[in-house]
Amino acid sequence: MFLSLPLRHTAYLSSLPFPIRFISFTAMPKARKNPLLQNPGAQKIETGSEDGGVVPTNRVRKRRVEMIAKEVKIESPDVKFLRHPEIEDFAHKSDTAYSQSIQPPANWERVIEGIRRMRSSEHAPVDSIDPEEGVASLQPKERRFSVLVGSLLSSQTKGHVTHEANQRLLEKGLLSADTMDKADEDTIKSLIYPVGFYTRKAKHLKQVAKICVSKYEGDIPSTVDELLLLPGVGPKIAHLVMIMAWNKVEGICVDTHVHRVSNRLGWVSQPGTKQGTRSPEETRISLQQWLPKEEWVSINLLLVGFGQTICTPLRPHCAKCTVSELCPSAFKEISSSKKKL
DNA sequence: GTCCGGATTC
DNA sequence: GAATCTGGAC
Repeated sequence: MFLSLPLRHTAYLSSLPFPIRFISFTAMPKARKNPLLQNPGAQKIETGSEDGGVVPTNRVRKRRVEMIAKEVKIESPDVKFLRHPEIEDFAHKSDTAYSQSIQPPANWERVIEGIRRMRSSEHAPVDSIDPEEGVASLQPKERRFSVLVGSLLSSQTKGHVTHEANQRLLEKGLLSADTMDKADEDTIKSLIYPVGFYTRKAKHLKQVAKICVSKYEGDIPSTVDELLLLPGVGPKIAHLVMIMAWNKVEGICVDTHVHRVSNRLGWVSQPGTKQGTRSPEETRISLQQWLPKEEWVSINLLLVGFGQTICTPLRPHCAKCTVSELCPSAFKEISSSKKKL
């Protein structure tokens, strides 16, 4: 018997006589293989939530799997942890760092308070979009589906463009898994134009709708792990949908703004080093290790708006920033040629 | 790493 | 002309 445990709070147990081979840490990028897909006979077992959403050590993971195995009467399970090569090193260092204790960065509360004040005085593009507009009349199932659709459309796309595309889908009655499943792909494509990557997204929307109809009775998946199995859904979208659609906080929604700003502030690092994180996923793990869970939802909008208006990718407006004295990166990016972080 | 992608900004 | 837009798949 072969057991494995993904990063988050779900363990999968094969009911088949042969071992399941899959990569654990389904919340990590690219590690998307899941026994529920590879082995239709696999059994899914909930193990409860992680402690504060931090990365548990392998020892903790192994104990959980063994406890589950005992409950379902499997003697001496062979517990292995297979990691995606890309995150092997990072995950190992994360485990080590977690077993020590992560100290929050100095003055982080003052920084958040300062950013909050800047955000209330200066309007950001993200503030002018009401994701609930027009969908309030929808049934819960359709409202959740529309959240998923809107999130899928949002990548590399301005907020208002995403919003308008979603409104067009709403007018055509396509914001339900059932109708989206039946809709013509070219129709969807023309309705969502000009959102970024519209050809791929139209294809993904059709595929997602079909999965929602066939496996979730027209609803959307309710766990991070299962959301990650949907085509076009990665970590950023999965965590956003968990918060917006299910009102559950299982992780921080880290997009390009949260990633960039967190690194400039020196809030995140590769475990055991002073180097910044290399991907939004690394940033998510690093942030979750010290940021109190009460802040996990609000930090996204806070840093997105801040990143759109002041802490911009190119030529950040450090002179207008009231927390520049607390920022290790303030005034350090040369406006001419080479970019630093 | 490259591709998807038109609109917008500098 | 280059970079970016609340990324993800290959």
